[in-house]
Amino acid sequence: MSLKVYNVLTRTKEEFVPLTPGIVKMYACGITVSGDAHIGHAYQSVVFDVITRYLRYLGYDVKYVRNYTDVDDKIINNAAKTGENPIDFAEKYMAQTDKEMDDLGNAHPSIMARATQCIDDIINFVQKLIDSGHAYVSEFGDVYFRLNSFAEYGKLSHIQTDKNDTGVRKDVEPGKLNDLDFALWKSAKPGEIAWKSPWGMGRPGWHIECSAMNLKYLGEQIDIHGGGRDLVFPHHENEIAQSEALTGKQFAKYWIHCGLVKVNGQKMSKSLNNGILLKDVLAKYDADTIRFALLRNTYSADIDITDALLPESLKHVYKMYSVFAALKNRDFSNADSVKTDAKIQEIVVEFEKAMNDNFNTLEVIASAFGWFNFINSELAKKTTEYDLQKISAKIKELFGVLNILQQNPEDYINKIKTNTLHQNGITEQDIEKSIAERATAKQNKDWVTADEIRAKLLKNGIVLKDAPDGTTWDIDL
RNA sequence: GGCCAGGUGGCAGAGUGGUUAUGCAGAGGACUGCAAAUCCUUGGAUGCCGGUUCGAUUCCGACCCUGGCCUCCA
Repeated sequence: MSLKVYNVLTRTKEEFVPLTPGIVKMYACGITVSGDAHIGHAYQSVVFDVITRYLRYLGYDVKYVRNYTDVDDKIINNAAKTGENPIDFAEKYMAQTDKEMDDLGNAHPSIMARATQCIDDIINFVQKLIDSGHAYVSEFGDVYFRLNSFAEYGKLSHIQTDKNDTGVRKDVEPGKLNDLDFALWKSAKPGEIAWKSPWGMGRPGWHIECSAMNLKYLGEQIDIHGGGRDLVFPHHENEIAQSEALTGKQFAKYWIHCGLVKVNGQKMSKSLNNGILLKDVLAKYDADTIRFALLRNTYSADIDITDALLPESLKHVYKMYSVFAALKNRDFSNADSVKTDAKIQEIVVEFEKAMNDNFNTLEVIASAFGWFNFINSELAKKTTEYDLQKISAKIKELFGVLNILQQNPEDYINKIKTNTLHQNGITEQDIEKSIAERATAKQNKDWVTADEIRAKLLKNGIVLKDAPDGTTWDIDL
């Protein structure tokens, strides 16, 4: 059973074989910090976080590089609006985004690269492309990639340069020899942030930084290059052109792209301005819930963030933690270890089968519903032959790859309960008092009063559970 | 116009050349004073037309429809 990944370059699912046995070099395009991170950034970052974690689970030594684009037109424009220095502006959003990525439960990449920290590498890269005839300096001090110098252009996106409107027109970027050529280096307008280069003061074009950072941190060839699907053209196509023109070698072996985010069925984009900000989601939901929502989807498919998605996810996560918590008070010392181990083995096989199939986290979660159903059905019996504690420990371990369910169950449940009580404006004391009143009513077989009390609590989001040994309460999610 | 994805049960959404997706919702049952939770059981689907095949939702072709990219975007 081996890992298979869908390679966008070949449009097929291929067996994953890294360039160097045991080692994986992966690069995923990060964020242009021109403002708040949105849920699409969260989706992409979680997808590649989980890919990294699973590759490590399989025993690979993974070097994962992500980047921040911390200088570009939009950053300069947005900073100018508030009168901020673009460097400070970018710094502020990088710090904020770092924090949000932590809060989301993403592990830190091996290296967080930044465009402005690689200016020398970028200049070197561009100079080499000029020297080899793949790039040229315009009369205005801009440097462009000579697209027709790279015969394989379009092999990733299947774009046909003679049939598509590719590139920015010459009247928008004067000095270009061909509409298709794209900027490697942009000359600075007066007063604009700029670095010294052989072609005058300026700054890097968007695409070149990723090629330069890859070369700097990972080398000429990498195993996996990823990003959102919207980057396939032109960004990744241009990266291939730059990098392969420079080295003459295949740049990335596997190209992995995650789908895009839709909001209630509509495409989310900067131009439509219907973005859901990550900070707003984090203010309302915990990392487990958000990750569950994002990973209960095929990563390569678009994900629709409907109004129901996160509330539903919270419900599932809360229930799973509740099952874990319910095991604490049970004794499994008489369990059959052979049966228990067989069940654990079955679960591991299901997990790896799903993940090996192109990181199918959706199937992992579908399987997990079965695992929890199994635990519940055993719990419903008077006695069980399975050590459910041991089984749940394995489930928790496997969910570590998704970085979900890793908290102490009681802590998680209490946190959600506290938040919900606070939101609903009711205290634990109120609830206990109502339960006591209802107990009296129940003793007197005054069902009308008992039911009234229960209905009133339900209105406040509290559900009661009568058991032989008394009544308990829970939040009604 | 070019490139690419997809059309599945009430809704969302997978895999699969012949056998269960899964979740939510629904129905019946156990439990309960009645409920809730949980458990057990259960109904219901593969856009349209051809073809390949013993057999197709799954492969091939045509058609209809939806969405994305081709301009900054994860």
